[in-house]
Amino acid sequence: MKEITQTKQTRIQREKRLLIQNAALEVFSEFGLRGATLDKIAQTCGLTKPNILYYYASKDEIYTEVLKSLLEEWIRPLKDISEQGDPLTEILQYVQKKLIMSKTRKQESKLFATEILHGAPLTQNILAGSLKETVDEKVKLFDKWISEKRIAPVDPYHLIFSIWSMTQHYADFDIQVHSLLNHKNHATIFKDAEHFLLTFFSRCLTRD
Amino acid sequence: MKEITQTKQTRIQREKRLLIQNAALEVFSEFGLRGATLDKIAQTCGLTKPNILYYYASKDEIYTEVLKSLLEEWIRPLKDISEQGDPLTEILQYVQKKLIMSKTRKQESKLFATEILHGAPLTQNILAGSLKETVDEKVKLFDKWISEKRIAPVDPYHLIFSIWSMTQHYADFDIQVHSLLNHKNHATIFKDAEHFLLTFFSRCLTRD
DNA sequence: TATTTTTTTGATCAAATGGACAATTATTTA
DNA sequence: TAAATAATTGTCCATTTGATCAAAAAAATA
Repeated sequence: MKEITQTKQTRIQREKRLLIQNAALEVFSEFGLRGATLDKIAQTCGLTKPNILYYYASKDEIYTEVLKSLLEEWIRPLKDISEQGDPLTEILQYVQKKLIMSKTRKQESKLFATEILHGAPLTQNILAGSLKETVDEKVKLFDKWISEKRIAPVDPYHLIFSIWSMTQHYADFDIQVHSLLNHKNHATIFKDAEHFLLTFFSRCLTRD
Repeated sequence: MKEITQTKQTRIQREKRLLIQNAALEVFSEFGLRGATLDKIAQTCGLTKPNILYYYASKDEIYTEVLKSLLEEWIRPLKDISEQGDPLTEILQYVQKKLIMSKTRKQESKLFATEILHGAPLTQNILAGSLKETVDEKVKLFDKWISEKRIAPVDPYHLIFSIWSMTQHYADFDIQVHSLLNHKNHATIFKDAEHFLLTFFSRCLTRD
C-alpha cells in the first residue's frame, strides 16, 4: 500500500479513495462509527473489504478522513460573514446558508452531530483549533456591531449556538420533524422553516 | 427468568432491573446502541453478563425499556403548558424547564438524540403517537393565542422545534459548547444560556 | 512485448460480543 | 428446617467483524 503522505497519487487511487469516502459518509452517518461495518461500506461502493483496506489502513482512518474533509466545509459559511456588509443581512444570510446545508448535506450534519454527541473523540483538536478561532473572530465582530448599536444586544456565542442548533435540527432530527408535520412535503417544510427562522432572528436582532 | 408481563415482581427483581437500567442509560448514551456492550453495562452496575440476561432477554430489550421510560418524562413539560396561564409566561417557563432538563438529564437527552438521529428504529410509533398528540394539542393552543393577539404570529410547529433544538443543544453538544467557551464554569454557561433564551423568545413572541 | 509495479481478491485469523445453559448458591415459603 | 423457588455465575458457543496475506490479475512502464 502506498504511503498516504506521498505526493503523487495514481488515477485509480484518486478515484477509489473518493468512492470509498462517499460510501463511508453514507454508512457512517446512518450507523455511527461503531455501527458501521467495513462490509457495509464495501457493499455500498461495490468494492471488496480487503480492497478497501488496501487504500485505508483501518476503519478508523476512513472515519477520520471523512470527518476531516467535512469539517472544513462545515466552517466555511461562518467565515463568509463580512465586516463590510450590513450586520442583519450578513447574519440572516448565514442562517440561510446553514439551513441550505441542512437540506442538501443531511448526511454530513448527522455525522458531525453523532461525533460531537459521543464525545468528539477524533475532532476535539479541531474544535479547539480552527473552529474556535473562527468563532472567536466572529464573536468579536458581533460585539462590535452591538456596541455600534447596529444589532440588538445578545450574547454572541449563544447567538451562534442558536443558529447552529435551529438550522441543524432540520437535518439531524428530520425523522421527528417529518413525523410531527404529517410527512408534509420536504420542500414546504424547508420553506416554512426559512420563513420562521428569518422572522425569528430579525425580531431578535432588531430589538433595542 | 420471570415473565416481564407478570404483575408481581420480587424486591430483588425491582432493585436489579433499576440498577441495570441506570447503568444502561449511562453506557447507551455514551456509546449508542451498537457501541454499547453487555460487558460494559455489566461492569458499570457490578453484575455479571449472564445475570443481566437473567433480567432482560436481550440487549435490545434493555435499550427499548430505557428509551420508553425516558420518553414519558421527556414529553411531560410540554403537557404542562396551560391554557389558563399567561401565554408568554407559559412558553418561557417551558423553555426554562427544557433547559433545566438539558442540564440535569444530559444522558437522557443524548440517548434520545442518538435514537432520532439514527432513524428512530424503536421510537417511531411513539413519535407518531403520544408525542404527536401532545404537540398537535399545544399547536392549537398557540394558534389560539396568536389569533387573540396575545403572542406574535409564528408557525407554532417551528416554534416548538426551535425550543427543543436550542435547549437540547446545551446537552447534546456540550463538548463543543464547553470547548468554544474556554471550558467556562458549567453553571455560568447555563445561566448565560437561560438569559439568552429568555431574551430571545421574549423579543420574538412580543413583536406585533 | 517483457518487465515491473499496482491493484484486486479468496481464504483465513484473532478478538469481541451477544447469548445459552447447567450447576451452584441464596432466598423464600410451607 | 426442609422443600421449592429465585438468583447467580463459570463455561462455552456461534457469529460478526476488523484486519492480514499470499497469490492472481490488471495496469503502467521500459
